Amino acid sequence: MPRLPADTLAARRAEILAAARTAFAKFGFEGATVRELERETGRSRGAIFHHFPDKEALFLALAEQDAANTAEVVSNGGLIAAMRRLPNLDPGWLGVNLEVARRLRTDPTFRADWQRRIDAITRSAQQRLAAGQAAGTVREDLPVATLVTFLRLVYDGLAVHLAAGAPDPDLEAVLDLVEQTVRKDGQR
Amino acid sequence: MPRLPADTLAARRAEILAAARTAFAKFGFEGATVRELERETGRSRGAIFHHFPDKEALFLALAEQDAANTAEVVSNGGLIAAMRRLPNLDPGWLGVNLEVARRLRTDPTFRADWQRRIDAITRSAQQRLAAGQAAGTVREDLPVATLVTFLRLVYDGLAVHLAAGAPDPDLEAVLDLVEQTVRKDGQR
Amino acid sequence: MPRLPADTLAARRAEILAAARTAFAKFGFEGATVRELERETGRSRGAIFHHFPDKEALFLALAEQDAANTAEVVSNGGLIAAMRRLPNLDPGWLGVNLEVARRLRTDPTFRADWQRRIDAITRSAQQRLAAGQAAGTVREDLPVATLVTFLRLVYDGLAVHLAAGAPDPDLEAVLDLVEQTVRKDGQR
Amino acid sequence: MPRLPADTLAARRAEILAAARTAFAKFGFEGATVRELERETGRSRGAIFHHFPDKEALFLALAEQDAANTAEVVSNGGLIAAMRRLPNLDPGWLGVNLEVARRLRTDPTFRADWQRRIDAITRSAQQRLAAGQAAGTVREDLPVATLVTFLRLVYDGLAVHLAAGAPDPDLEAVLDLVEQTVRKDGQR
DNA sequence: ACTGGCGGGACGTCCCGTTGAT
DNA sequence: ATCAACGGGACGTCCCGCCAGT
Repeated sequence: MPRLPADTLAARRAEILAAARTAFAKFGFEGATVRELERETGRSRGAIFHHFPDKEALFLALAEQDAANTAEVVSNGGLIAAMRRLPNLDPGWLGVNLEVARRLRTDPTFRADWQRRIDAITRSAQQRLAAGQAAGTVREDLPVATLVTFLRLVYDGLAVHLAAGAPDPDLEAVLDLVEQTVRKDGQR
Repeated sequence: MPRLPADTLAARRAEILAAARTAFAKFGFEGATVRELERETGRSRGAIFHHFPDKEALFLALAEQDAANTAEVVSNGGLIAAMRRLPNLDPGWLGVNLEVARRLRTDPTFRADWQRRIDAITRSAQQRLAAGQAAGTVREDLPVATLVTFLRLVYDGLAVHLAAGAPDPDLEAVLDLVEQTVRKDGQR
Repeated sequence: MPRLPADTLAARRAEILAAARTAFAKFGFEGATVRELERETGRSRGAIFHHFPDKEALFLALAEQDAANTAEVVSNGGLIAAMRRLPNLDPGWLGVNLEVARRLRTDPTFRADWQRRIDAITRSAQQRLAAGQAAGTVREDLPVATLVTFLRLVYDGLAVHLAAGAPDPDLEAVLDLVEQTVRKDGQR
Repeated sequence: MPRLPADTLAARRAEILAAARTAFAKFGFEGATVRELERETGRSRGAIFHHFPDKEALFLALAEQDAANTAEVVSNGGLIAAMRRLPNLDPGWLGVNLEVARRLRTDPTFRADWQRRIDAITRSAQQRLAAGQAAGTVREDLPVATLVTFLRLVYDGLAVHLAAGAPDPDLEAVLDLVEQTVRKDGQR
């Protein structure tokens, strides 16, 4: 095939990404064999690796999509909003998230790159909380850094729970508890 | 063949397990090749597979050790005590536990087996909290189930954070915050 | 499509051939990937395969160029003149000719085709030597066939040496020796 | 299978080497696919790469065998004796020889390693010729270095010819000519 | 005339687990 | 109980050539 219009190409790329997400979520990075990627994308090795230099690049592209999404939600609605969104997400998204965490451990290059994204999200959350303190909605007896760390802990824990497939009936109540914990007027 | 006394045999098994833990922590499940396990254990392929049917069994045996340890700590000191213990553990191994999470999603057999361990820990935590409520140290405006879910979320989130290698200076403050959140007289 | 004038087309073909020669010389036949040929020719996959059915054809076309050149040199100046020319050629390409030797062993079709070219060179050399005998400059105690075989052996040996990159300071002296060996009045 | 006696292992290794020689001779280094090596050796990938770290090592082991053989023949009987031996050799031997020459070009590491062997053979040939000069059987009007270069050229040329499968009826006569060329009393 | 997306098939490597031999 | 020789499969990569499209 010849030079295709840019949007067609982008669509093709997106298709492959979506299918790869499913595969990575189901089997993990190592477990998602190229053969499996072929099956899931419906395209050949040649096609896949025409669009991405290798499996790693495919994975990183997915991780970046996720990070960007999360960053936007956090920036718009804060970390708790991001938590409330988690259960409604494509379970594949969570699985890939899990894979990211796993790879952070063993791949220092990836870790360095990833840290920038985490930092961006953290900063964004801090700004929101500081603004909340100024507006009198967020408790002021603790530094925002501590509150953000707390929220990130809960966020990641929730992501793991959902990724592991645990259906949590208490979820709403727990998120309410978390929210109260950071509010100024959190009642008991 | 020189059937060894049962305790020697158990010791051998334990040696292999310990070495395997190191290897898994360093390289992850898939990254810890059998060759690496040989190097780390100082024993040959045959010896390893004599004591464990396959790599997976080795991994699960380790995961079970962990689950048992955690269960004991939770039973003695509660989930928050378990959290305070986490930073002292090998972060590499904490990361490996993420492999468990993925397996939970995709392997129903494993999930059923593992759920029993989680349930045990959950139940134990619930009992402690209920006792706390009776003793007037734990808030009573929320069901213990909600509190336990909350604590488990934080626990898992903390494990992920530590596994990812993020050194968190706020950690103590955050754990204090978590503790206050479940206490009856949590001050602001 | 804009069918180009025949000479433009031939020039394009020649360009590709020249670039391919460079690539083959640098990396050998198998080492010169089509991607590398693209890079070196500055043309796309499609363009290359538009002019040549496959990589093999490209290679053989180059080999035939060489054979023709050599045939002409031999015809004009004899095998020893051809030897004296060898050091000025691209050693890389000389090495690639070793690929021809292997192909000769294992591909009977190719061998039959190639033999014609060798025969032409051999015949031409024989004629020159016979003429030399008639003129009294070439020794007559041995049949020309033997002398030609001798010279071809040295020629090929020299090609291998140069291809292997051995810079031989003795070269001139050796070629003088070879020349004396076939001359009538070869002095000691 | 367990630890085998050393000689059994050596025999196994030798079997693999012999079969690999055939494959390399027929298809060249790159052309001798691992699948082909499996077929020819009658052993599995696992077995082959248990004895040799990779294809390269297998090839180098063969090349070293050849170099050692040649070195011994040259050391005992000189380069011309080595030439006379060439036509009687396993054609595979020659094919591998050809592959060595091809790889000298593109692999500098291999080249450096190989040069030592060539030097050893060259030195050995020089000593023989010097001794011949002292004994009055080798011509003294040319330095031994030149004579050795000459002989090596012919040797390599002959190897290529035979490897290419050219049946040379003149061979004996040519070798006689070569021998006369280096003898003191070479008659015309 | 030329492009490049793509198929699909090996490639060499390596890995896990079996098994016969100590 | 332990060892290592081995089978055999699958891995990610990459390569060549086709052909639909410009």
